[in-house]
Amino acid sequence: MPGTTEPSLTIREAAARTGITVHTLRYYERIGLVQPVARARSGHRRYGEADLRWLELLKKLHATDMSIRKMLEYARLARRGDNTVAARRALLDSHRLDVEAKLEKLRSTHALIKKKLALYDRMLEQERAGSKSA
Amino acid sequence: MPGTTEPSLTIREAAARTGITVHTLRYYERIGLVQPVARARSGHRRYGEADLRWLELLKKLHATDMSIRKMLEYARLARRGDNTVAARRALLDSHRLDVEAKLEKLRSTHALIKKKLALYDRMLEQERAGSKSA
DNA sequence: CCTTGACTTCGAGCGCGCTCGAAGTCCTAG
DNA sequence: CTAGGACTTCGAGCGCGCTCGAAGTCAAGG
Repeated sequence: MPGTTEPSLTIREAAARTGITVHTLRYYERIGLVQPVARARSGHRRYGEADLRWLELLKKLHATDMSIRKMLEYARLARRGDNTVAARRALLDSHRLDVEAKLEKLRSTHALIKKKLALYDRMLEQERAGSKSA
Repeated sequence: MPGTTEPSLTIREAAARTGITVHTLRYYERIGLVQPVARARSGHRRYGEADLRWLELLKKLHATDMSIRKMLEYARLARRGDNTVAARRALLDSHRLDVEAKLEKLRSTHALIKKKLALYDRMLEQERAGSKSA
């Protein structure tokens, strides 16, 4: 298999490469977000390329503020294979709507903050003017 | 005092007007986000106009995703009076930076999701093409 | 053989922002 | 006088997403 390697990275190394802590890597496996990782004879985890790719995907989904619950659903579909592509697309699309709603809210939030800041600036300006004339 | 009324609203009424639950109103008072509200002789809370205005402000800050911790700080400054305007402005401005960072992250997130969706669409297109030729 | 240290599992704890339940008080209506 | 209902306090619980600690196992080095 070209482009594939035996699972060989320790959990520390996988953590270093993905930027996910070892605690969180175990946690993700525990809750089923990651399929059981290969083990050395010692019982220690060994991460391979496929694991890293999956973790990178999770990182991206997580970076989009997708909840663990949704990621679990996504993982479940991904494991069930290619005939779930439409379902995965639907999941992602519903997530897109969530993100767009958040964006909209955050934008109005931002406008509100800027308005309030301008208000403060006017108050401070008046203070300065007051102290000058006093 | 024009524009001012005796505190007269029950906690239920205050909740109805602000859209904050009675549980949360008591919680906010408990943690010091709201100053102790006036009481009827029965010991029941009575909310006045000033309370409602403060709650509306809190709602706005909260709507901007400001943490309770920061809102507490803000409340502390507000209670200390007008010579804290600059400090409040600074607090709000630091919050603005937080919000802008979130916005930026969410925007790139959104772009990422759209890219992934497009990828799924191409996969589904191929699937359709495959089944047509099969 | 013994120590070191990286790993293992399991369950508990944490920080946030509520949310709820129990038990008690007070007012009003019948 | 009694029942109902709206309120009170206090402390516990919850859902999320980790984060940590304890106790045990295993491989390598001195």
